[in-house]
Amino acid sequence: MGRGKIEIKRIENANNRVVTFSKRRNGLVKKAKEITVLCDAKVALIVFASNGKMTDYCCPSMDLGAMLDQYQKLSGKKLWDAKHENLSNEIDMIKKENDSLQLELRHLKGEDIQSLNLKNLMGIEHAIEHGLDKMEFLMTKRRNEKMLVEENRQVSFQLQQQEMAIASNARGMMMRDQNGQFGYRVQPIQPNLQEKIMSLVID
Amino acid sequence: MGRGKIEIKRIENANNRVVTFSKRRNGLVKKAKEITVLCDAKVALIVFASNGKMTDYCCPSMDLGAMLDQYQKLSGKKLWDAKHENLSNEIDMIKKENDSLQLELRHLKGEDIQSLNLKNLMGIEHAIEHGLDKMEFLMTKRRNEKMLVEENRQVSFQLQQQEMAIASNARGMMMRDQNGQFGYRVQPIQPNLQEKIMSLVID
DNA sequence: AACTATTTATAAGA
DNA sequence: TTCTTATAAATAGTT
Repeated sequence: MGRGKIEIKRIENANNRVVTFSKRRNGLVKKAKEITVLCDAKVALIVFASNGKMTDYCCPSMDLGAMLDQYQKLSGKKLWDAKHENLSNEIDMIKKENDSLQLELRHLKGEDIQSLNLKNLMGIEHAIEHGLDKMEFLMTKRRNEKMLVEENRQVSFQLQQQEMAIASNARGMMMRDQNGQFGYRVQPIQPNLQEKIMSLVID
Repeated sequence: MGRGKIEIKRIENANNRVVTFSKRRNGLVKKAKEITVLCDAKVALIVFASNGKMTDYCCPSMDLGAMLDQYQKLSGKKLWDAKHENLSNEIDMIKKENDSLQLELRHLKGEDIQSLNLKNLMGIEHAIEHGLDKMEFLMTKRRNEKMLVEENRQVSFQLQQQEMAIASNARGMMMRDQNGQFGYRVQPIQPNLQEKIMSLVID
């Protein structure tokens, strides 16, 4: 229907193809609407252009979901049962993984270990001991860090006290050594603690 | 397009309506096929007559399921009902549980523990130590059971030896005590082992 | 995006 | 339903 008759085969000229698509798609949707109104029909139409753009029409009297339910009932074809099955399978797989994690967890907690052989038991025992080591290492490290903070606080306090003492008792008579430092020195409470912590920080 | 122009509104004459439906439905499907071929388009079409009969067309290059997947992606509308969503939700939940199990597992193995506070660390440490106790208890028990079997074997062997000795050295002169038992007694190698094991068996 | 010559779809009739 | 046919509608090629 046009200036010339055309064969129904792919339009090779890309521009013509796009233009024709646009015209015919509009025609198709118009026809779908018309038959809906004229004949009490229910129509669902989905069109994808070759560039991926989508157009759809669904009669106002029924939504697409309901149309597709009906389609499945009447055609016997399954549209999403397969998907449901896939999801169910995925659930089964994850549940299995879950179970094995739970079992491993129970084993590490010393539960359900009756059925394990010596090799497994020793493997788990090794994992547990390794974990214990790491935990105690971390806790020691934290304790030491805390002590360092506390010591710094005390040292700062002492320093402040001494400076105040100097300021009040020897006003105008401050003594400095050759390096320009105050002559008083503060003794750390645990002299080697910082070195110990430094070695712990290398984790 | 016909002998006379018509208004686009419901055809009141039932017979005309049915006839028109049939003609226009054929036309619609034909147009759908044509645009598919001419323009590389993907088309899905479902038509229900008012009497319930269904006609459908789907382009050969994509099945209806795939079309609808694409439709959902592009439109954002969900076609699959609650069932599907429930399954998805279940998957999410199990995955979350899975993650937390994995984390707990790593914690028990002393991994990813930097972020834990002292209370958590001590809780985990307690769980680990408890597990370790149980494992060592079990392994001790097994060792002792093995020893018991070994001792039984040895005792049986000694018994057999002694019986042979009696049979050959004192043939015809077997002595029995008042209870009808042989006068010889066998000493267990570790007299208290069985009691120790009995207490272990109460798990 | 409009125009228009032609083809195609189809309404009414048989 | 199907065929026929006059006419309306869609659209291919063009501007």
